[in-house]
Amino acid sequence: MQQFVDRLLERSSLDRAATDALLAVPGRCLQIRAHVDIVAPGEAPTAAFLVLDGLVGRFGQVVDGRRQITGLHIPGDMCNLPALVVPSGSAYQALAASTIFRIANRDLSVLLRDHPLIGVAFWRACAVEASILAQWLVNIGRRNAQSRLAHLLCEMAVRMEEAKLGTRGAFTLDASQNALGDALGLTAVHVNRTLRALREQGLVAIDGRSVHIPNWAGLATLGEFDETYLLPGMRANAAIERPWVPA
Amino acid sequence: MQQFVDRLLERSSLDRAATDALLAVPGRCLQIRAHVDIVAPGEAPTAAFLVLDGLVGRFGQVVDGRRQITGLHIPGDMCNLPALVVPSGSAYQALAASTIFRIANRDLSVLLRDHPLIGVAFWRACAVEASILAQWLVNIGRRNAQSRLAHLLCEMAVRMEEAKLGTRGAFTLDASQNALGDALGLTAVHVNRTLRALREQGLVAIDGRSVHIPNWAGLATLGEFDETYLLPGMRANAAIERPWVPA
DNA sequence: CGGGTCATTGACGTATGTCAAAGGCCGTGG
DNA sequence: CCACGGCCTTTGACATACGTCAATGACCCG
Repeated sequence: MQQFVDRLLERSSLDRAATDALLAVPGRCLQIRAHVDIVAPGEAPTAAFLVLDGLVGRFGQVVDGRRQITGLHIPGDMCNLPALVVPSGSAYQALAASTIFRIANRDLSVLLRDHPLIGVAFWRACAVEASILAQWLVNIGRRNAQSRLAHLLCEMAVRMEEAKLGTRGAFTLDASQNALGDALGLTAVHVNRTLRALREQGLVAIDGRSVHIPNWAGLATLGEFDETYLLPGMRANAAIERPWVPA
Repeated sequence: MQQFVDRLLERSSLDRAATDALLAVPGRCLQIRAHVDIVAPGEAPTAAFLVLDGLVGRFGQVVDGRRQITGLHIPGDMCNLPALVVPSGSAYQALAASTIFRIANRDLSVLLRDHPLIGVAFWRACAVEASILAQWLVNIGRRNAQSRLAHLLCEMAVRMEEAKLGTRGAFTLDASQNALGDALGLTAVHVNRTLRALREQGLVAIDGRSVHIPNWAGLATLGEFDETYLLPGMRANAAIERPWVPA
């Protein structure tokens, strides 16, 4: 839980009571194998969950069974937060063997009632998620396969780095090529070919699940990647940009 | 302003003081012509704005100048709300001649400070927007042109109906085929061909800017449209689903 | 040992993009 | 008031990025 709270504190100010309450929130640890749904499509959401280890994807599906991944969550990310304010939810699946910490919505609700600052922090977390979603939309809607892949790799690189799970030059991404295709609106075989093309240009080297980016500038240029939307190191800018904080 | 408050009340409970404060919030009316940016790409957001008339699009762009529309806002929609909690914002453009009511972020902030219920209502509005975004992502990522168009038309139909600006069988959508292409990740000419195909199947009839849907069931089936994600008539379900409300 | 997921590669098909041209409509300026 | 230019729609011929189908081998977990 500490990891998640630290992440929250990067972007929002919380008083001591709020962080203590968060750290003490009740919940259960669960081990989930790859490919099993954590929240099934259409299921009414009753809990949020924190990713402790592994990789989980938020997804939607179309009638013929194909899936579109609409979000990738790495350790330290809280999933299903929007379900606190909206009755309909998303489906989630573990893309690799993962362990999660499940927190019932009603337990989170009492936190929100007692600590208004937590509400703002959660709202902000949802806004960042939406910002990522919008980027994915322009990525899928308007870029070709190479740029799409490059953009996604850049995004995951800076998110992993910010989560202190690696550096942008070397990190591990626990997703199969099939999963990457589902995230990019591509086929697994086309992901494979595209990956090869990137490798042949010396932009990325993938060995198993570990990603190396020897030429960050090249990859970022190809993917037209501008990390601003991820709000990196927002705390540092706090004196300049002053988002709303309740009195 | 009344229209927006009514919309908010559909989904959230606000006390009398909060609605009065919202109705009295200061702002300026602006007339915007088609194709002019309301918020330019990269511009730091300093205000939210309510659409009073017309149609405005949220968008991102890629280097070669092509655009991807990431949100369509009809009269009664409040734009740029996430910018209240997050420093980076989106770009917005009027897709048709529009009139908007611009509200400075700092004026909105004092509302949030004085009325916690408004914060929850805004958070919820952002969550619905994100939910739409996720749907668009699966739409663009995994469906062909006909299904995409059908889905978008269905979505706008129920949103227009809910805003009391028409019925799902007949409403007016002030977007050019070019704009539709930008929203769907398609070319204007392919939108044209796809529209013709839908017309020949008797699913839609578009005359100028007015859309008729003679076969709703057929169009919804083709677009695999399930309106749950738009939270229609959520107030009616309030007794069953109980999203969080501060004490 | 055996079934499943995963990566890789080839041949081939197709949905969608690109380029080009024409006409209608509308706002704008002369 | 008229003429001009620009935006919008429509259509055709052609190009291509990506999907589909298929087969192989490696690896892992049970």
